[in-house]
Amino acid sequence: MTVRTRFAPSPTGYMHIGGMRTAFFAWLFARHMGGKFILRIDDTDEARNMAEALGPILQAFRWLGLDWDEGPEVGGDYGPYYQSQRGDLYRAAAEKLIASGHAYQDYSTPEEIKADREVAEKAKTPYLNVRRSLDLSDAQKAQYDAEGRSWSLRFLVPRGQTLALDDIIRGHVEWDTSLLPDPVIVRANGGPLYNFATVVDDAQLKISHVIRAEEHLSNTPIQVLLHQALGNEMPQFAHVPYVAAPGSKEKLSKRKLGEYRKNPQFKRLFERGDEVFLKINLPFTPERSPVAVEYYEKIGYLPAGVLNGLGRLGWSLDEKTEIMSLSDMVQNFTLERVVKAPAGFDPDKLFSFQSHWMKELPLEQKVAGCLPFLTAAKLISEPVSAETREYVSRVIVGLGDRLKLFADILDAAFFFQEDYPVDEKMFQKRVLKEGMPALLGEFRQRLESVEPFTLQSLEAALHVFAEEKGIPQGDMIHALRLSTTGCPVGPGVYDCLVLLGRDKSLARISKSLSQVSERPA
RNA sequence: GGCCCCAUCGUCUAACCCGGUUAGGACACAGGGUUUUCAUCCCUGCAAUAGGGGUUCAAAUCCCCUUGGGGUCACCA
Repeated sequence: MTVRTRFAPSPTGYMHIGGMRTAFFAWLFARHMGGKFILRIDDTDEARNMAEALGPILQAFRWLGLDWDEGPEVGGDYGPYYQSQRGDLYRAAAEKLIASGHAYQDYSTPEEIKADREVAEKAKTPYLNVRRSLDLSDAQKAQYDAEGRSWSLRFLVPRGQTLALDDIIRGHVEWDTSLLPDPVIVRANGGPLYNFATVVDDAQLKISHVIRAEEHLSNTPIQVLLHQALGNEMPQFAHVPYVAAPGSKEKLSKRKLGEYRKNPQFKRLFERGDEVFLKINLPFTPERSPVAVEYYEKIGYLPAGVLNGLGRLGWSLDEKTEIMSLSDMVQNFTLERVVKAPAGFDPDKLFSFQSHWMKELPLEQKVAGCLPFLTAAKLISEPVSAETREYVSRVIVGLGDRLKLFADILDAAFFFQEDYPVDEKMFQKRVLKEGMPALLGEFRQRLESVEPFTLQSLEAALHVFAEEKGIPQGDMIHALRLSTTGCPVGPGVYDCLVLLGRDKSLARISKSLSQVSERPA
């Protein structure tokens, strides 16, 4: 049997991180089994602008490097891959169900249905359809049609059966079909409903494994019954638990962003995004929040980091493996090892995966990843010259493991412009302290003649100077750092000086010292 | 409320299916070392089987109940 899995997003304008995790599992399973992964667009609500609504979803897949074998843009043998274009298939299936007596036209009015529900509620019995339309004669139907009374198509659920399902993740699950109301499968306006369309599509697309979020588990008995009525080959089902908000068991939701900002685990992530978006002049929107995949791309996460984080959310390889590349996961992924319980999304752990993969990234790719942030923040100009690129590369080397996200390059603005932020408090403490301005001035003079202007000779010069003056080297180092970068943390101070070059270093020290008279310590 | 699902450190998880471990790893947190900053790196520590009943020589593991959490009950997907 050829494995064929699918992900069927509705075009909503953004890709939910939890949905991405589900899609990722379906993708991993297909790749692990050497099968196909299909993208089908569930766009039965056709009102919106498709390009705008679908764009971010496809972009999320592209960014993460999750390719699809059939679907939008790539086509395939079972298309079209948009539900809105598959009307004929649904009509044919509906006719088949009517002909075989598995579906019936229901002329009940909304008022009648509402009343039925109230009766069931009062009697404390489960609501089931009254099925009064079942007894209608052809003549009566004709009369209703003549009156212009509308009908919807309902699937006739066979009552009194125990329906069992062996879900690959959840195990054996059973339902009593006597408790299932007859679902509407085709609306009065002719449009198919999800439970019906998805069954028709999964069969026609020859989906072998339906891997989807667990909120669909309770839809599954209806879908199994529909498959049976249609005479389809039954796919295997695997219901993946949902992704919960950090530290909770509640489904992660775009509608709860306000709440998440206060969540201690989520807070840092939101704040980092706010800083970055401000610098690169990108507005924050719910579609670009930590609930959406796009957020991670926009603040400089690596696909490898996000994928590793998603992969370990509700799945594990063994008792110790945490770091996994995409190919490691493809090689080892099985649905049997997917955890049944919902998993809380953990931004800290995601960040630690990110740190790891950023460390592994070759320099050239770090440069390529940082450049767009520097240009967006107008720290360098476009087009990027070869020298600028070379300089950025040297800065990144200097930053070393401090660069965790591509956007972290923006914290090193002092390498790129003279108008950089200064930590005033630390500046006061380390530069404007007793005696330091004089020492700094004196050391500045030595800097003029240090040859060559390299890490080793600078270090040696400072060492000698501190020795002569009988002061701790640390004092000088701190003062030098603050007076040349404005920042108390960052790459080694000698690295900073070398990167800045002699002229800029001297100029910045002078500028810092000129403030001494304005603001006496 | 009916139906269905789920339950191990603060978090992600391993061990559960097929009973026997000082209940393991990672993140986070705390302390220490390296780096005269920060980050990295190394070491140490903290910390869990929801509760109650069975079955058994032996239960995180099998069974039942309770509690808690969640999903779903649309002419949404």
